[in-house]
Amino acid sequence: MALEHAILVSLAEKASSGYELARRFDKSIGQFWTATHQQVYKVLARMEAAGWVAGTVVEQDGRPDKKVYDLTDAGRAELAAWIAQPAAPEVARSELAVKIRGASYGDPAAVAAEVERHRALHAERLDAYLANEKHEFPDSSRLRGKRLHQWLVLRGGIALERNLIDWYDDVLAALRPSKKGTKPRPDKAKP
Amino acid sequence: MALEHAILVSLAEKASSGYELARRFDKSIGQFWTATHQQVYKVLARMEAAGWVAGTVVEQDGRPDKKVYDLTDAGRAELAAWIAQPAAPEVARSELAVKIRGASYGDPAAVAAEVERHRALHAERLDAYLANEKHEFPDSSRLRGKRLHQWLVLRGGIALERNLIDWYDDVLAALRPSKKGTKPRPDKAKP
DNA sequence: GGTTGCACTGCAACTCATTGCATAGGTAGC
DNA sequence: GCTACCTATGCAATGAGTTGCAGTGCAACC
Repeated sequence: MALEHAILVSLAEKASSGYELARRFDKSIGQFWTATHQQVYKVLARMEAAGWVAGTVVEQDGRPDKKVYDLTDAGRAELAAWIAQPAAPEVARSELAVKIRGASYGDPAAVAAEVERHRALHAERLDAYLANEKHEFPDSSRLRGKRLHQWLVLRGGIALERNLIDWYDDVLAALRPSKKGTKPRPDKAKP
Repeated sequence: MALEHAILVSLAEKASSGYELARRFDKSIGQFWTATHQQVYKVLARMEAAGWVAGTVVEQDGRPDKKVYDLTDAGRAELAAWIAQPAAPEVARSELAVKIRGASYGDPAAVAAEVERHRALHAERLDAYLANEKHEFPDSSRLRGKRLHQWLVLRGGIALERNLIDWYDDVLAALRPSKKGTKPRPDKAKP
């Protein structure tokens, strides 16, 4: 019920083509909302029909034409109205968590390996977020308005990844057949 | 792609009716996978057709009959096979985060109020989890097998809620027009 | 000259999930 | 007797999202 609105936010920040939006959803906004390009195109068409956005075909040099969408006044009004409405509670969905819970009905070692794989994945994502923060928000204490809000969400993503990684470490420590005297978990030194 | 398998795990722990499963999904498993009763009934029917589960009608005293499902050997095999497969990466989806990011295009004060509401909601959920842990896993250091895995997932839920609450607090501190000298996280004394 | 890969748009078919409604018996309060 | 709520199951319609395919055009590599 909210891809429309995620797109509205993204377009409010910068007018873009469907393709650019889809790429953007792999990064910034994508932390807390994802979409494939097919989904984006479909929704954009619906939004244009509803008059929330207006598309203009832009010819490019050495590349296919693109259709750049921008917010209309109706779109801006819709966005403001949506923001004022109560938000749906978070819905966590973790296939891996279900597998951990059911590990005894399968191969616990395989589950552990899978946890490790996900840990690496999220460590990578965390690094990307941190690099992004350093690059985009070097002086975070002075942020205000739009930029502050963007940074806050990025901070949320960073916290989320860190939390996940810590949990994975706990799970691994518990799942691995630990010998006696083994430390529960080495230190997690991350600035 | 995995409600089937979440149900398999749940049934492996305890044979249940659709209704009981749906209720269970509000609690334990529901931390990382949710489903409405309609969804559960539909999927159960499909699973029975596939031979993964077998249902038996049980007459009850003073209550409607219920149909209790249990795993078949095929279901157990399917579950083990699924657990061995790589899990899809987590997909975070937070409407509230999108609203925070777009706060400047609407009413930031309304967004702050919404964040506060969600904070209370998650604080409540955290309390429920902690109570559940105390009650169900009083001696967590000795857990093994099934029980250990259940506990690990519960710990994940607890960590997730805590992390979320902390983030909400940060967001509130930043969103509220804080006067100089105000402590980062004051208690709520704002209309 | 052929392949690979990226930028760009989109349709079609499908699955997954939600919302709303229907039914039916039991318990409990007023 | 009426109302309201709980257990219990399910259908129908709709919406949200994924997967697979299809096509154009340009650039670079070998």
